[in-house]
Amino acid sequence: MDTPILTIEEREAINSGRWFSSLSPSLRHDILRCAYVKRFRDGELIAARGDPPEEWIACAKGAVRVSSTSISGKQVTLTYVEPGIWFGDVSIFDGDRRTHDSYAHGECTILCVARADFKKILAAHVELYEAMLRLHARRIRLLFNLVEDLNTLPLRARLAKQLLHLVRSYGVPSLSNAQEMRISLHLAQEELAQLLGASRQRVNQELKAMEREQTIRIEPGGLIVRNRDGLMRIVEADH
Amino acid sequence: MDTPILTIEEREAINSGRWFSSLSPSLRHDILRCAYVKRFRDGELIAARGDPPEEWIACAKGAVRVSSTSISGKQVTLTYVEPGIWFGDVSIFDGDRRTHDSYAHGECTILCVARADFKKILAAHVELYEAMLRLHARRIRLLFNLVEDLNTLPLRARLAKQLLHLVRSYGVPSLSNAQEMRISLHLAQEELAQLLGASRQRVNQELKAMEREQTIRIEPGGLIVRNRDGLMRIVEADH
DNA sequence: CGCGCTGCGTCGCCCGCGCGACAATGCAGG
DNA sequence: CCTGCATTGTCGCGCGGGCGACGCAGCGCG
Repeated sequence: MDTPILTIEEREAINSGRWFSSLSPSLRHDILRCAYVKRFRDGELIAARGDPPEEWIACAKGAVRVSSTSISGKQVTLTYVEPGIWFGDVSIFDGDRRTHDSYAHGECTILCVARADFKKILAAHVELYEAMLRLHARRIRLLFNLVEDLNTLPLRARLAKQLLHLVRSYGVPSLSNAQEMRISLHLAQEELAQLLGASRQRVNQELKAMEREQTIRIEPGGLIVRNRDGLMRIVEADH
Repeated sequence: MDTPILTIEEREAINSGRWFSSLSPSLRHDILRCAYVKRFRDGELIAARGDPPEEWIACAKGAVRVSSTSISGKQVTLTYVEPGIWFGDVSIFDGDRRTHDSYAHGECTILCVARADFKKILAAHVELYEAMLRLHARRIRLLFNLVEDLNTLPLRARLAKQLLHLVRSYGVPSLSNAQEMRISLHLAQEELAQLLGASRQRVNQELKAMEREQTIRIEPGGLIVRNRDGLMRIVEADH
């Protein structure tokens, strides 16, 4: 499972992450010097809720599904971590247990920094404190938005918003039409439903409605967004 | 509105905050040296969503309602900040606009540190970096829980959970019976509903049900929790 | 003292959404 | 090629919860 080397694309993904690339070269160097690679196959468990925190993690290839199972057994997905994004730091800082399960979604490569090494780097670079605080600030803002959306928006609007997020993170130009964007992260409708905290049937129904309205297309191998403005209008219109 | 001096109780509230009291004396001293006091009457706006971030704030007396108004005009309350708790730091760190409106709930005293002063203190005390990261970690955990609850729990269970929180933060022993706890923060049912993202009528209905089941008592001047275990059982039972 | 205002208690209606069920499609492996 | 097993597409039922409506306290104020 462990191999020491990143492929060119994986290295590229890490280096072009918006947050990571904002760090100074020497800091980036120190982080990468301590980091080691792990590879996972589709569906493998990367870390479980309740585990003691051992490492700080970045996704280098594929996607990491961050989710949890409620007492009732219902699976809820918080997010899919895209290449270039770091996570798992919350429990490093407060020393408490992991908050979520994380699973490899498809072939997946991650970069890890051991807790102790991370602390050492932190001690050597005040810059990293600032950067971690910015990272946390961003995450808190996203969570604030999520809470507000869950409290106010109907499923249709939340779905539209989620599709816009997915296009931003995973969008590639569609083969058939350059105006259109394909979401390269392939999510089964069941998985999309868990990401929205909704039922599969309901999500299917809304997707079909959007397809009829020419806003998206449902293709094997990925959703195609035909009309981003259409999605944005749904978000606004639905109050 | 500004007066330089805290009352004894206000000073006490600040110093006994769990987070603040974990800081070193010299750091606490430096923070308090830069801090100034503001007092507000019930309902006054302390800061608005979208404002540029000017200060870091602690509640010293009363409570601060942190809420936002969705596009549809619906008010949603994120939390009530109790004495001893600091907030407003997210926008200080990323330099972006405020995420929420905050209002004085009842007579309210707050302590403020100007953004620039805060940055200076930060530069002088690495300890504060660590402490802010712990603070953020805690907040992110709370938000994770909130998101999960919104996705999985019915109103009844969320209400029970919220009441348990309120008892922890604002509980005082009931006059009539030492076993019982009164929630000293007086919330109108409408306000409680906004805190839960639910309708006033629905909240009333569940409160009445809990009263019939001998779990709580509804009194003018505050809810009384008769049976904490009863509330906990509701949270679990409702899957 | 009566008036209005604000917050509580309750009904009834309707809609959004979860959920079971089942057909249809598609894809992998014997 | 035929046979599973997984995913998608659709119904229909039932319920949780939003929302308007209205009566009923308490309470400050003219």
